[in-house]
Amino acid sequence: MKPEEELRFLILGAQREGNRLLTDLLIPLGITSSQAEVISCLKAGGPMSLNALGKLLVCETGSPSRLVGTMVERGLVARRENADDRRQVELELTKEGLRLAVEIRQVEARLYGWLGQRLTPQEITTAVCLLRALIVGTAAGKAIAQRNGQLSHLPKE
Amino acid sequence: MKPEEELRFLILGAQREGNRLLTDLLIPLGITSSQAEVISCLKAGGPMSLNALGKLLVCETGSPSRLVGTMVERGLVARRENADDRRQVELELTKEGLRLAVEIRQVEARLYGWLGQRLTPQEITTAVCLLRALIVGTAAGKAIAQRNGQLSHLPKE
DNA sequence: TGCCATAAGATGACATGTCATCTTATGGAG
DNA sequence: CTCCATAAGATGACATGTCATCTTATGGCA
Repeated sequence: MKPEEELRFLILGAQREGNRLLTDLLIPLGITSSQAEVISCLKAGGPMSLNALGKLLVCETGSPSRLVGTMVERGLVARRENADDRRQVELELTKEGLRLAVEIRQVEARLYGWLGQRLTPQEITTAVCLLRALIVGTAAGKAIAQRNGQLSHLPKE
Repeated sequence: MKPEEELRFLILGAQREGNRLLTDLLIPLGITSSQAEVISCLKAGGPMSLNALGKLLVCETGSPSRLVGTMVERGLVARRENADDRRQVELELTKEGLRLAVEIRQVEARLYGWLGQRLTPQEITTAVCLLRALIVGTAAGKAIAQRNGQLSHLPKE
């Protein structure tokens, strides 16, 4: 198998295995991994429009209408009209959503522990550099870069 | 952002971006990336049961019944009873499936070219080693290992 | 002021990953 | 030989990624 081919499948496999693990860890919370990502984004970035959320999610292309829709149904997110621009909706975590945000942090810590058992800190750094080079300039790359900088100079859109 | 967290999102992002690219490249062929993977597996490993195919696909957990089902509907794969064990179905590429297998090879070459533009051969090797360490022992890891060895000592199940 | 290109979302359609459940076939224990 | 645990698939249910399309709201331009 060509190295490029193996890398392609390893990336697919790593994503799948990681997601399965995360899914399992989230079962007690009753949410999916995608829902957890939405909650984390809203927790970190505060209320924002669906459009802005979509740019933070590594999933997107197309707005996450339906994903957010099921979360509104379940009382995790509140959807409210933006008075300044009635095309937009403002999304905000409910109390239940905020509560889950705390538990999600703990689940993520366990996921990172799993990662840390398999790779040394040095190896993780190396892998980060390589994968950054791989997706630099793409939508996913921008989403991650934006989330990286988010702590310092809060959401821009 | 913690390095582990960034790595997690980079893996997700790399998978998504790569899949989007592959999806685009496959549009002229009228198939999805999952369908292309099935065709590649059947081309490389010859006729096999649904169960065996599932172990080669990096996607699995649960047999790819439905995925293969749509491919049978479209005349890409033939499904036929196994006389020795009537629980099993034997899957085989149709002529159309075989024709597509050739085109898929070319599409994959373009995908690997994309990869090669972003990472040097040395970097690809490094990334392969790191990701291998990450998923060793998992179902996905085994699927990839089996596909790697497939060329030398053909399918075992 | 009125019209239109464009943006933000919602929604329907399709394929698939994942899980639970159901059917049928096998193969071994008794 | 009979019964049952187990294996292989099929299928229904649910959530989501992705695309196309539709509605509504904005904002700029004639």
